[in-house]
Amino acid sequence: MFAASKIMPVVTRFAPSPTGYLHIGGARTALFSYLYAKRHNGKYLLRIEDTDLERSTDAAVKAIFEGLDWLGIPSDIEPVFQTQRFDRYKAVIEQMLEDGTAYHCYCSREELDAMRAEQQARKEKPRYDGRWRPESGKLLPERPAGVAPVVRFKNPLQGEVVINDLIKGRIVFANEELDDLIIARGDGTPTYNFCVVVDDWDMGVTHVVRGDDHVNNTPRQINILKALGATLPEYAHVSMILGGDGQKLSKRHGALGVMEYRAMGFLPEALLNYLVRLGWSHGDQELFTREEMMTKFDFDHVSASPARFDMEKAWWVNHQYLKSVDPLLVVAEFDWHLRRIGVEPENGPALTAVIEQQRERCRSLVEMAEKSKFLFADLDGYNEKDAAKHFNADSAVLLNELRAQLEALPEWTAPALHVAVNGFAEGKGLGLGKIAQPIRVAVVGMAISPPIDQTLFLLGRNRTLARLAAAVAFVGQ
RNA sequence: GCUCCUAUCGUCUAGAGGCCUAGGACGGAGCCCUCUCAAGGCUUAAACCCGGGUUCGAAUCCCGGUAGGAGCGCCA
Repeated sequence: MFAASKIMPVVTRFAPSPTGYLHIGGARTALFSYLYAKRHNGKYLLRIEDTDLERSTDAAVKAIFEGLDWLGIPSDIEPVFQTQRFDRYKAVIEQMLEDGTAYHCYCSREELDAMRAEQQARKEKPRYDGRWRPESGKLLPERPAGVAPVVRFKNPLQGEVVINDLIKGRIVFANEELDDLIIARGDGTPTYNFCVVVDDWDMGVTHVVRGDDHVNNTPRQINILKALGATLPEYAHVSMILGGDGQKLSKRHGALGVMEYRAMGFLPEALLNYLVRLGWSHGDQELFTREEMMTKFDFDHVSASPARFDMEKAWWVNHQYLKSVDPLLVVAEFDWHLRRIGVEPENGPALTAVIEQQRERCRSLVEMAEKSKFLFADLDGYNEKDAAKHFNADSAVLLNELRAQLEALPEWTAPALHVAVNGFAEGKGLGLGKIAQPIRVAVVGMAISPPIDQTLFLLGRNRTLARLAAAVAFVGQ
């Protein structure tokens, strides 16, 4: 068995149900599955678990694809949809009925509810009591007329199921704890635990990576797999991600779709890096390229306990990426954010140049877009505090004088501007700050920007001169 | 209630019985640098849930508490 799992190529899958967007926990599960497969030269597959016709939506399917696509976690095959495999499930169920590993149960929902209520009143774990389970010599109840029966799996009564979880270690369940779960509804449609088993089997999945809320389903699934005569996969149950406050994430409480992290200004690679380190570690290393993740990721170093999502650290990781990645790789996202705040990227300097100047001082692309807006569009006015501090009669004179000098500058380059502005300050016997800050407010609208020579260079001659003039006029009023 | 899981600085974590005077990172505090904001450099505070064992020796192994969490659907 060990030998078999060693030679068999690794196949993992991510199997979300399309009832909402791709959330952060799902993204991490997908990432772990993907990385593990890549690490072992295996395949990573995507499967959409849409058997709940009531809750599944096309919009959610699209949102999941979009999220995975933005993050860059591609499936090695066309995604599988469970709703397209109903014939297969039906055939397996028929076979099980024939083999006697499954049986019809005619209990009504009311009957089941009453059973559960009684058990809970007796402080027992609620479970199906097996009244329709055929046993040799047992007399089954009379079939009620007009009831479409469900199909239940005949779970073993004795013994135990042992899981050697790659993350949590050995977990043992007694079969006595497990009841006969429904594998097909009254209308004949299959249920989740059954579909998962058949799909993983058919798709040749060797490693099941999923949230640890599925741990309790695993022994039932293993029993079905055994009844089917299938090879058992390995399991890796990943703990959940909590909100920054330690509370469970939910739609009402801080759960965000992956695309919202894009809107907040994350780079996909950075989000991936933060996510991979949330639970997994490789010594003291914090930053990993995609290639490093793919060669180093393993389940031995995945923590079994839940982790909080720390926005501050996520921003730090994002900043590290912004600072170090080739600006060319940031352009597309930056462009997207600029347009999002109504800025036309064509109306200004090359985005790579802007990125190079701004990335040191921006943790997010939203911040970068906002701080760079002045390079592409007219000023909305001056920041009041900054204007009050740096605009006065003296600085207006200086700005006016400087404007004339810059107008005469033969070459509009950063080094030339550096010499011009520094020389101007020196000539006046002033520290650079005395002149740089008023310039900033005049051309940026506030007292924050990249180094003044770079700022003016990026802004260009025309805009710089016009804004200096406008500032002088503004102070004159 | 029953079953299962988890437990190292505020947070993410290193740690596979002696290398631990418990390391790194984020965040915090302080200092330096500085045309702003940053970035960078240096310094600093901060943790093994509790109690029993096992052992010459336990953050690490075992047991028991405690606390958190998950599951117990004709949902996935």
